[in-house]
Amino acid sequence: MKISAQEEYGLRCMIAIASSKKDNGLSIPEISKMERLSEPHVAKILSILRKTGYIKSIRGQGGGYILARSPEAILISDLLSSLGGRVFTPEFCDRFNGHTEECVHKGVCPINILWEKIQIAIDRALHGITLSDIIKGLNNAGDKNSNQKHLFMQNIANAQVKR
Amino acid sequence: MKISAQEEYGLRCMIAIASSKKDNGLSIPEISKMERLSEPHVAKILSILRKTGYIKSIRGQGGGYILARSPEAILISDLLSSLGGRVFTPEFCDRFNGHTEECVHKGVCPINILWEKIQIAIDRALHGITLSDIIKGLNNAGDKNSNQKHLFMQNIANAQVKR
DNA sequence: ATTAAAGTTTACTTTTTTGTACATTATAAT
DNA sequence: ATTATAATGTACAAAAAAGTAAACTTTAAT
Repeated sequence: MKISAQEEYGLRCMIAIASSKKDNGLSIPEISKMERLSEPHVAKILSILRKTGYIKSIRGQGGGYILARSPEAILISDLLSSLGGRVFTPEFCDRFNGHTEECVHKGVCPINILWEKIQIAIDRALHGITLSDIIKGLNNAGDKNSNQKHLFMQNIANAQVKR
Repeated sequence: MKISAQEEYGLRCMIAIASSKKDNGLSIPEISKMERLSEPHVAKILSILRKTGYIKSIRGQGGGYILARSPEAILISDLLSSLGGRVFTPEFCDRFNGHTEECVHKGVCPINILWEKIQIAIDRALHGITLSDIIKGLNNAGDKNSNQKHLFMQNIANAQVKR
């Protein structure tokens, strides 16, 4: 199980846009420079994020991209699902069925149950974490240069228990 | 995040081999029929499993594949890592770094920390589960036809708390 | 009105993953 | 020894994911 490029870069772009202070948002050239990705590549990623409703575009000169909703209303788990799918879905059994219409393991399927177990664990780990939490965590952790990772983790954990 | 074909089919083949009662193991043609996969495809999957040390082959007529170790000694988490990699590894930052040598987010990287959080959750969910647990769970759940899934889950959970 | 800077769309290329084909090697049974 | 059945290795083909290129549309500034 790996993270796909789309999940990784999609999330980075969301964080960049959410962190921006500008009113008319971040442009493709700006994000391209910040993240060191080619402009067409950024354009492609942002088009996915726009079509899935996470960002809005402002066209014309001086335009760019802004969040479609407040960062508090954007769950990381939703965002990741949109960018890279889920480990387990009810339709899972239609995916890997070799050379037959219906999966051979219909009925009690130990593997299916394993994937569901993993999915539940992931959902629990991400439960309640919003884009806002990531941004805040980043800001707080940036203050001092010691224990940054631990601080960030704490911030996230604190945000989660409140929900 | 999705399960790769290699993880899915690799695990299925391991379960098939581990469940077999035969002394000289299961052959490629047999697994091919059981799982409805082409013989070359099964051959490829088994070659990976053999090279990573999970199964041993018995060549020549009447040959096949058997587990390289007892199913109690095969952790599902290890098996899955071998087949499909891990969500988070210490070398993660070398993977997605756009057009530069070193990732732009060196230092406090919120995404990195998220992936690690997910990895920890997955490891915890699979902790202690062995191939043997899956086989036993399957056998027990097969007894009655009601509540099969719940029974299977229970079996796995019981196996885990003992460790 | 024209221009420049931005997003949008479509098509393409490259790379990785997935799956196939077939010739080769090994061994048990005859 | 020969044959049948099985694994092994190498090369190839197809599909999916990742990334690039370029023509087109929109809008603010001049």
